[in-house]
Amino acid sequence: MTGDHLSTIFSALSDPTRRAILARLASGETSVSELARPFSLRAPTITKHLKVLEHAGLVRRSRQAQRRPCRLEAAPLKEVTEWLEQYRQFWTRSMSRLDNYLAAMEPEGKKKHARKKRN
Amino acid sequence: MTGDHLSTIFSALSDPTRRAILARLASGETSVSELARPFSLRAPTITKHLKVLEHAGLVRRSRQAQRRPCRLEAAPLKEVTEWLEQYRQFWTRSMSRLDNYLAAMEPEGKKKHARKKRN
DNA sequence: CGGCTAATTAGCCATACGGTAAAATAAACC
DNA sequence: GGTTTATTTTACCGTATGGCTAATTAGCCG
Repeated sequence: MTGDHLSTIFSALSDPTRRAILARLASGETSVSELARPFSLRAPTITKHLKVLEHAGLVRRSRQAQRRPCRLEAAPLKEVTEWLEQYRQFWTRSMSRLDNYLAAMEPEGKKKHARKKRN
Repeated sequence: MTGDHLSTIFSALSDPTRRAILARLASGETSVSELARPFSLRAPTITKHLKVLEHAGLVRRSRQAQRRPCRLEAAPLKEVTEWLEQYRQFWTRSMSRLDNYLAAMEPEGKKKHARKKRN
């Protein structure tokens, strides 16, 4: 763990079980035991995964009776797409040598009096 | 390692050094030792990171003399954005309860101006 | 209270990861 | 051929991760 926020998010997303949990939560809140069922994993394992997701800000938990239902929190996913935007040009254009050159010219800049290439 | 492709990609992206390597490669090919310099990491460490990136399909390597320059390969990043698209509605809309309900109604569908949910 | 259900904590285990130093390869160059 | 430079391979180390079981806490209900 580097303390780096983006690393935490990517790391949380790097497990298929956790992505499946997110997919499940996309269709509504659920409890831990309901989440555990389809994965044939024990409850403590799911709890651990939820902690990872929660720590990454991808899940928020509430409380109702004994249950601690989880809700999807998508803000970190937005951060990820914003990070990815930086590289979009590398797959939308044809990856020519010229494209790479242009990419190098505009390293991080947002609009930066962009005469041509209005982004 | 789960064998899952997406997991491999996310895992590769979950390290800040590797993301920095990608950022560096976005401005052109480079050799291992040039990559190592700004990170104050030893060459073998960079080699390992490059292997991870290469295995995730994010980097391609060539050969010129003793150098093995690396080139950015962005296709996997496209896959990631496509996976993320599935969740875009969760941060673009206001996350109301109704939105969640609608999201549940339209699980995987593309545009399909919702006649009645023809699925 | 006592019991029941849901979830977490604690402890264990095997494996993976990020880093290192030292040795081995690869290719140029004198 | 021998030297130099670039990179990889080969151990090795400490820590993190994903899974488990068993024990513990939290909250309902009879």
